[in-house]
Amino acid sequence: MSTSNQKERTRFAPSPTGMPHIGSIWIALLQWLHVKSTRGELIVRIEDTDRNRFVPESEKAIFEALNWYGITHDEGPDIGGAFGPYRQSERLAIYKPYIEELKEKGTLYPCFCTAERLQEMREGQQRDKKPTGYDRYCRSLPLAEAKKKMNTEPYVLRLKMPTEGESTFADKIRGEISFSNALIDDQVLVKSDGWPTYHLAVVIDDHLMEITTVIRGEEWISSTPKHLALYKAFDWQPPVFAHVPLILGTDRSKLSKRHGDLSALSFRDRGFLPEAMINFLALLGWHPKGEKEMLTRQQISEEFRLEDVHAAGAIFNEEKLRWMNGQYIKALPPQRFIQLALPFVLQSMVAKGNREMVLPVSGKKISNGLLEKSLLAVQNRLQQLDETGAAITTYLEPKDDYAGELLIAKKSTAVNTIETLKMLEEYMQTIAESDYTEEMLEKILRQFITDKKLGVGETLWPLRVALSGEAVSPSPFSLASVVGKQETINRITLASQKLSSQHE
RNA sequence: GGCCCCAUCGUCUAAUGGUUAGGACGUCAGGUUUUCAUCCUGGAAAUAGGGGUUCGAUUCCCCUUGGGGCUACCA
Repeated sequence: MSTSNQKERTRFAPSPTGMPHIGSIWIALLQWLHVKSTRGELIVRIEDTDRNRFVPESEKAIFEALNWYGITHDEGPDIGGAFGPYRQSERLAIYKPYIEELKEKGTLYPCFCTAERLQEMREGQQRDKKPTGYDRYCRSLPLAEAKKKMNTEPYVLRLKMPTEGESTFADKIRGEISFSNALIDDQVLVKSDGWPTYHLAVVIDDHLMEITTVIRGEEWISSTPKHLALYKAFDWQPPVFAHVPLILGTDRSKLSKRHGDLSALSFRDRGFLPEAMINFLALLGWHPKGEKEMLTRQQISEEFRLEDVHAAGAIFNEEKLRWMNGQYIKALPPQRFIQLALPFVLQSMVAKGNREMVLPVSGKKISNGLLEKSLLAVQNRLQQLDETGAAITTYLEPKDDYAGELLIAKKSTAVNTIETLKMLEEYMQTIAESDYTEEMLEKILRQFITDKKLGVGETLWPLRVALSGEAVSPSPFSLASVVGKQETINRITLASQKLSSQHE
């Protein structure tokens, strides 16, 4: 298969029927990558011919999602272009003459069958285990009779599919695919309200917008012969088709509501980074040459080839995405991390009813310094940004309602622990304020332990519990460096008193 | 039911006639760490089954099985 260096035009054609889905974004990404690799153009076209399913806010959400994921386009309803309008609902006047052309060519025929008759027909076909599809009842109606009825009865316009031969096309991803024409339905192309269906609009638009490659989900494979019949009827050159697989849920079925919230924007709201999303999504159904998987969007687009995309559907596995997101969070420059994480912290506080940004127990206002230090301390512990709020609580306001016994390290005693805490309390006083960094504290305290011939665990465990109040927490060095000298000493004093009062 | 697509570790995938079938996530076991997380090392883990073609099949062909999609005046 030849890889052309010719500029490609492809389109992202979502229907505004709800919140954009991660599966749609995946396809948009493939389209974007393909266009980038050929220095071509990506067109966004809104496919809104079905007025019944139209959801007004969804178009806005589509662009919001594309923007967040950094999938840029060259033409669309938001930015215009030479081939507009880019909403099918605004193109009715454009479709009209083409519908007339097809009528004249005899490619269309009116059908007066009622919904009831069609339903009965289908049930009968199912019952007799015959192929389902329109039985072409109206196709053989005499022309005169049809014309007369068109004035008095509602009707649709159907495609007069050839009843013999094969429809074959070379799919860019799957190779040759062919269908027996006789089995293909006489698709409705114009609804009784005069609007074209998707099948007609898509062919006219792709032709008029000079689309060179149609990249779409594999659910469209079986309607491709209908589209091909239309290209032939118009005597137009069809585009190249590339049917990409569906992204699957954990049960291997098409992604849907029951697989959880997989709307494109929900990943933003849960604290995934767009760069991690793009990296992860690109690895679904495509693979770089080497073994390196952590790749920038730039690196991916340089290596990407449409024909290398898999034919098999991939399961969307969030575990790996979370891991990858964690890697990207870790790699963030500190100030950038703070900037990104802060909104999530505020959000989680507000969610808990804490609008004043104060510490819940003491009621003290959280200082910016403490907040920033805490954030940086947890940066490499996170897989999603929305975990930040929970992760920093130990730093912001350690628990003091813990049981004194928790301070006692394994194989140690209350008496020893009290003694250790007292030594620590005294020693921490001597450490300069400027040495209260994680690295320095670790160095200094380890030296202290060695010098005093103390046990590492017997010293660090009670220190850590004193600073966190919890059995599981970040290291004492991290904790002490964030809360600072005075608070560290206070916590040790409190711990020592707590244990002493219980063991007098 | 009919038509079409698909098939390598649990998951994402590499290897397109000759490899001890490789990597990543996850998992398990060690190590680092007082704990958790991180990090490091190691292990277990796959060519769905059956026929061909071939000196030789993960790789090419056929059948079976399994999974998926479509089967609307939705896209």
